[in-house]
Amino acid sequence: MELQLQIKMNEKLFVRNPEQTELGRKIIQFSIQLIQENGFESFTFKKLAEEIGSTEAGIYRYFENKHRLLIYLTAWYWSWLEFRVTFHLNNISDPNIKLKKLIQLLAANVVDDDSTMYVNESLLHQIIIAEGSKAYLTKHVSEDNKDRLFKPYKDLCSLIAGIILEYNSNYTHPRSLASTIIEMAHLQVFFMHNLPSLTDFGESKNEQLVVEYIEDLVFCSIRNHTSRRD
Amino acid sequence: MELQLQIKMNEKLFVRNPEQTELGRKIIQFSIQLIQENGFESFTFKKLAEEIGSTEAGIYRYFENKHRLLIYLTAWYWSWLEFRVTFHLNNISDPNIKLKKLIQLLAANVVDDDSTMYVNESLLHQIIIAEGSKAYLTKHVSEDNKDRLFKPYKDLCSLIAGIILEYNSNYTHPRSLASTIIEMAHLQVFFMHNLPSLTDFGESKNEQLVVEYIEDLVFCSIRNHTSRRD
DNA sequence: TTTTAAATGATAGTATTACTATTTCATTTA
DNA sequence: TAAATGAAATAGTAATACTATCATTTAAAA
Repeated sequence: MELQLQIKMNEKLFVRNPEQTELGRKIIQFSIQLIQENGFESFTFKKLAEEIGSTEAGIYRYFENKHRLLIYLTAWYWSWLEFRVTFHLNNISDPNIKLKKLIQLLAANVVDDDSTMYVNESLLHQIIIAEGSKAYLTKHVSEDNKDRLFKPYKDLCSLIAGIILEYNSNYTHPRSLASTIIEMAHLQVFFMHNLPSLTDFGESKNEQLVVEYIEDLVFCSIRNHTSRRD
Repeated sequence: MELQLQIKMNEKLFVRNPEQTELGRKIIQFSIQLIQENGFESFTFKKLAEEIGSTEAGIYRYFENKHRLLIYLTAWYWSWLEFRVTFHLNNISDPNIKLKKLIQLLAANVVDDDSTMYVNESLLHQIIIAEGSKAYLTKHVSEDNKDRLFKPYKDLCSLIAGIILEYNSNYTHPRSLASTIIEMAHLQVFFMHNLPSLTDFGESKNEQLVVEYIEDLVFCSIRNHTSRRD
């Protein structure tokens, strides 16, 4: 059985839907490659066009600018991850196991899963770690948010918050804890590789240690939690 | 008594020390204002020069490029914050109180403290929240790190990690928890104001709720912690 | 099969950004 | 008073971030 995963993307994320044409798919494929290799700052539509064998103007027919393309990629990633999480958590009732699987899915390295041929999920995961927060750290977050560009991120966050409440319905900050889990799963991996003294994982470069740290943080917090204030 | 706080900055952060000349201090003062107002992306040396009444080339004599200026500002902020933390925690022995004061200093709004006339600490704090992570989220983190540009951040992290161990010497991830506290103190505030559904603080826009969340997270975690794994 | 529309490619052009080189002017020091 | 040093202005260049036009290819509809 070979299934093709199609993620329905918000229309406002693009000028023309890149999934529907050969050039569009190439834009996604090669932008992931280029951003991962050289970073978002040095990434330009000119370089991308050269890589693809198209023109700058050609790329602009699909995306308003490179920042919109980054938002598209992050939105795609969060949608894909939510699907993955839902899939892996299917039929599991124990919220304890759910949360552990979830943290694993967030912090562990991603293997390109061939569910889409033009998206390399492993590279995309690395982009999210290093560039993901630049999607919302702008002066126009609020407008972008009104256009629902961050909906996939918020949906994933809600999903996680729900599981936290399943585990302990008295927990007072399910959504903040959910966004903390997501962000820390990425940031601690980034720190481990690039600014290791900000972590306790030294030079081990082992994502599994990040998983353990976050599990520890999360479970200590929600296990011992009652609604009282101390 | 009127004291002038002078922070000794790493020489590699600048081309010429901005603290020592009138133009240099204006660069710091007005870059903080401009970045806070319009965001780091739209900030250029040209605009800054116009604001100051100098020229683009004049700014380049102080800073290699705008990213270096951002690193300078963040380094200054972390140094200032470490001083502030050390000052406020002086003579307190109870690590419980220390941690609470610390979280308060990190997440609560900053009031411009007039310790330096050309740095508006309140605006700078807002810059750190929205732009701070862009200082290290680059392809050249590792080289910048070798030049010790992030030392002030790492020093603050160490300081916090030390207090965590004072509280509970069995805690296994003091440094990761320290960087988590720092980052979340900022990110949850950013989310609260711009993507509120990622938090539990809704439209309250009250930094004190972020303080409570982080306190809760931290103390639950280090209070109940023994070195065993579950 | 023809018609028509959509998508692409090629070319050119503009405004802004990021940065450099050169010269001028002022100040210090010998 | 001359030489050396440093600050600032001027004038550039190369790259970036776009936009516009038009010819051509490709795909869908009649």
